[in-house]
Amino acid sequence: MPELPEVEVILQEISNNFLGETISHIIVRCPKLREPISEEIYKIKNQIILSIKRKGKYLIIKINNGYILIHFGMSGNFLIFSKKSFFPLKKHDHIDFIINNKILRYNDPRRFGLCLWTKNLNNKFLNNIGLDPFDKNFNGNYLFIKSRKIKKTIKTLIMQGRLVSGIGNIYANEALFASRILPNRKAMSLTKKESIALVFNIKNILLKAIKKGGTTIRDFHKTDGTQGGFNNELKIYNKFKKPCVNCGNIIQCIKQENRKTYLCIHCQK
DNA sequence: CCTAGACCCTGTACGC
DNA sequence: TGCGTACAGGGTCTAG
Repeated sequence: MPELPEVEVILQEISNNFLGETISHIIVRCPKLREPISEEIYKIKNQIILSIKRKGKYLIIKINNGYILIHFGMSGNFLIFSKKSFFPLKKHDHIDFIINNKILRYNDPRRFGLCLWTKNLNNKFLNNIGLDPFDKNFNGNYLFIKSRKIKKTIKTLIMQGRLVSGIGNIYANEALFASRILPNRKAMSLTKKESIALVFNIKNILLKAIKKGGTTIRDFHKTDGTQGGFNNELKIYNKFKKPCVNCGNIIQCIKQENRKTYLCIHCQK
């Protein structure tokens, strides 16, 4: 569920609720995430939340003695609720952070997420990831220069390359469609003009999605909670066999890196 | 080095 | 109703 925009919304919600507060306790019910949660996590007890930032889809929570690093994987989710309210445990409620009079609860069915304490940000998770898409240094010129010798496809590059972090399958599809670039083009084949357009559309689409609001935290009042605010804005993702919004031709679907890629061979070149 | 593919895990949707 | 299969918003590791 959490795309970069939802992680951004989660960041804002956590900031509003917990900035400056002390983490009094943490309960780990299931430590088996992408990396097993180690005993080190208990170092966050009695620490104050000083700042919260995001890099790609990673959440970086600064506390007195280091950082808490959070990633939501495919299915991770945070809920915030008052300690006084009755909130029964659900399946896959792996972690509770008890902060002041509230509980921040981490739920993750597929357990591809991540939660760890780290002394500094010099670790294998953050060291090799690219610029955040909103970083000023992520511009058309940067993408053009950096992609000159890259033989993999442009979609693969923006999704998992080391150049830029946090662009998921949905937004990779959407940004390439908006830029009229075929996702299976070799990265090195992009012109400078196309690179500029692609970077513009990545930033633009992510920004729009953030404004629409992720639903991960806010939805905990609702019962369904599956519809993301941006779902209605999607132009090509999940539109297999449907007419292209620009030209009416049928959207095709291929597989790249085991992920679905949607394309309009008429609009995208 | 680079790239494609397998893999981690559970829930859901769909065909038979 | 029940069972088997494919697939899902991510990232990492490894084989070639």
